[in-house]
Amino acid sequence: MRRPGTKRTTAPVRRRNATATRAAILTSARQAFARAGYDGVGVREIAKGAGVTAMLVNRYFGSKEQLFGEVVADIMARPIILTERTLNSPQGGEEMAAALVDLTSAEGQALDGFRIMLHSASSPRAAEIGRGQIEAHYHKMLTAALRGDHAPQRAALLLAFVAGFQVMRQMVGLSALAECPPKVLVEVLAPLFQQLWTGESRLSRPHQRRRAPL
Amino acid sequence: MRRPGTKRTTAPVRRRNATATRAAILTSARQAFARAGYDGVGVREIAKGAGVTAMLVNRYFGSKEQLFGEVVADIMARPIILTERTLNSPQGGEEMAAALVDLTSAEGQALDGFRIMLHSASSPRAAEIGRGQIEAHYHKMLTAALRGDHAPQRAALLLAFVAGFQVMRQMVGLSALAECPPKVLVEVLAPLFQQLWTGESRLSRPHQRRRAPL
DNA sequence: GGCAAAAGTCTACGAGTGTAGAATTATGAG
DNA sequence: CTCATAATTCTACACTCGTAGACTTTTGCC
Repeated sequence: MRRPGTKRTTAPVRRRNATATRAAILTSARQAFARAGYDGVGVREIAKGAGVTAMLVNRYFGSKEQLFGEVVADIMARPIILTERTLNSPQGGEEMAAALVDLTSAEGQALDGFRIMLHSASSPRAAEIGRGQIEAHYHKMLTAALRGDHAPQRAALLLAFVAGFQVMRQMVGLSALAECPPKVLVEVLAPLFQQLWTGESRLSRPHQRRRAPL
Repeated sequence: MRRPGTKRTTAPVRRRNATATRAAILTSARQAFARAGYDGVGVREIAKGAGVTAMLVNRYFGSKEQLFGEVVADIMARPIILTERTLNSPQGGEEMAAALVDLTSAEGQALDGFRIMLHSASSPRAAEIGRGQIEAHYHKMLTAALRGDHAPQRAALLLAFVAGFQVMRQMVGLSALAECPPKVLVEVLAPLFQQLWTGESRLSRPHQRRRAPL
């Protein structure tokens, strides 16, 4: 079925290559999980996307669950919104908001990490894997970067807002968010994120906030 | 197997009653969908929760999808967080925050509506049903209640934050949110919600915000 | 008490799932 | 060219899913 044609150029079909095949499966799995979640996609479909048969998936990754774990770990390993620069910036909140709006405007796979998580939250096992990764990467980094009271809670709320925004804009597709010019969204979101970032809330009535003795 | 015993007192097992059985199935389905999402639960499981067999579910509701539609419509018909009082209050944002924290602290079925939506977002069909209900009920009401610029966007963001908070606290189970005293969460959340509610952002640098003429 | 109709259950089917083990094919070294 | 071996596929199994049709049990009415 596959005729030789050109002999040494980059082959149109992948020649037998374990690492390349593994990578292809991983990519296909990431896209598939992002689209339909852990339960919504079958191993055969993932394999088809990588140009192999279903059994090879299990041969390389052991099981569907382990494959999912590798996909999540792989995608969360490289920070997207939380870059080194943002984490050390005093305006980190505003930068987060801008990046979030930007990344949810395009159709790229940039935020696949959260999307996979959200789409797979129905599977208890997948949710557990996701929580571990989120706490280990995003939440830990964010908490360390924040100053002031309740840093862990504020970090978690920042992540929650990222998730909620993505849910409503990309998954549910609320028209007020999906069909809104990015500029407006940033304008509204930035002060909120920045407020969580700095921990200052000069708005409502004064609380009895006891500052840490330090 | 069931001996008569007392003859006319309220029977321990439900006697044959179509409306009661229908209601029982609906309740069981709501709980099941909230726990595991549309794909995560089977008709047999829902039926078991109602004390009937799987076939009766389809007999009453036609199909699993129609059952899901009825559950979502039923649960979104009655407002939970967005009560009449909150919608007309100047401190609506703070009240929303308090109600949200309160409702995600208990294990009640109060916020099942959103939970079902979030857990079922992986099924395209279920997500579509959910979007329609959210836009028709929550978003419409909220937008009408808000004053100031970008009311639809702010309403959508309020909903997004509710969803994100619930995702991270109940589904992912981020420990910083799940194991945090409610008082602290309200303290941090209230100013944010209130800021979205009023549309004023006194924090960051002054924008060129043009107010509506009026 | 008898009986039609409602209420509910039993059995089964076809499709889809994840995955284990055997069989097959291409690859690279001698 | 030869051939061991890694890379890949084929076949099959046990399971769950949603649901259709036939069957059995209870209920209210005369």
